[in-house]
Amino acid sequence: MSTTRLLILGLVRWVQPVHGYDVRRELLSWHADEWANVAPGSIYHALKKLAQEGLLREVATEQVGARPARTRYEITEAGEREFQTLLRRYWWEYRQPIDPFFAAFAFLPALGQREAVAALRNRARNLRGHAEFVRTAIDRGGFDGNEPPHTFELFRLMMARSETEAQWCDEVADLVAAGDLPTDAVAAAPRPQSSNIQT
Amino acid sequence: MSTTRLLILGLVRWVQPVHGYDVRRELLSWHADEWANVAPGSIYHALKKLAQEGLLREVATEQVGARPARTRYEITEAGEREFQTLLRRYWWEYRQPIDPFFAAFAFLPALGQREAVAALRNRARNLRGHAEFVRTAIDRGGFDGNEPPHTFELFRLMMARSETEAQWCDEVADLVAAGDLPTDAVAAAPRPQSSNIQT
DNA sequence: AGCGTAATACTCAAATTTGAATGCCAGATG
DNA sequence: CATCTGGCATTCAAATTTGAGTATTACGCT
Repeated sequence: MSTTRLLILGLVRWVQPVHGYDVRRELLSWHADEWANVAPGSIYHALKKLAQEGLLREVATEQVGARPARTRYEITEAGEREFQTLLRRYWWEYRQPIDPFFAAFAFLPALGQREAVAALRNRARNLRGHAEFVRTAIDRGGFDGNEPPHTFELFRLMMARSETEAQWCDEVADLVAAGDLPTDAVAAAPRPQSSNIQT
Repeated sequence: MSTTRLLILGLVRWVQPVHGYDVRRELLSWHADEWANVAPGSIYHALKKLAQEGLLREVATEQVGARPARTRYEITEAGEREFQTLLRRYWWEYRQPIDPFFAAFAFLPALGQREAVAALRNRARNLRGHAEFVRTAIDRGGFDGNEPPHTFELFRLMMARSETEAQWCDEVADLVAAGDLPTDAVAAAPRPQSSNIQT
């Protein structure tokens, strides 16, 4: 299930009463656009949906000049309960994130050996660059300094992941360079019958 | 953008002519349900959409008894070009995957210290368990043996990630246990003004 | 032969997500 | 003081995703 519900519910709870734009501002300041669905539409949709379900309450709608009116929300009793439930679900259940690179890698054989090696090395560079960027940002006390300390741990996790993955990329690049993995497939091979779907 | 397009296009290209159910079968055999959107509806939708865009072509519709007719698809010239484009995009562009746990962790302060530590340790266990499961499955030559070798590298990546993340969980659990990270927040603190949104 | 379970194959309404588009206001620039 | 840029605040149609639902056949078991 979607992460957006938890994010919006939790954020409203945290900074209430808030309106959509502020929610988005806050989420972007968390760099949440890199790891969650925070397109404007998603936020406004979630806000309305949650209100409609009685988990949020419209508190006020202000208007400045002729700009679109802002609707501020706050969390309700029911919302608080739902938040606790969702929070626990995501803390206790493990689900692998959806990673677009997996899909790409599955089609390694469709790529040329040269390009595969180059792309993997490039990816390793990107990943290390990303890690380095996060590291220096942390070290130099970037991030305006208002962030609660657990935010840094989140960044540390990103760094650790990036480094692990970078190393994997280099190892696989070596394998591909050595010709140990299939590349340059021209035509499709006949595939064996795959196994069944279990309900 | 969605990974499903690439996955379906590539799979049809690989095993054509195929029908939806087979595509799903194959994807599940790759355990793709763990890292991509492969609900039945997604697959049939993508198939129809791609056909409508002229990237796939309906090749035949067979019928066995009174069961729903199967429509087999194959890739077109245009589809092949699109596949190459998408493949390259995903190989060369780095995008962080969307991870539901990040959202959960962002609300660490809303959790009790006790529970946070327990959940983190539990997550570490889960992650190590997952890694171990994959490892033994590989070692014992699980996975029916028809998988191309690069599939194993994908599993190795999953393992490496799981281990990295498990270690992080333990470290953070220690920090939380030591009281170095905020937990048990009761009320919301007033937040400072966050920065602006750049277009 | 009859029964239950599982596999086959897809549909559809509902929910979610995207991101371009809209339009206003404030401050800087020339 | 006219214009341009960029921040504010949301809407909306279109695209995607979900997953339960439908209905048929194959297979093993008693």
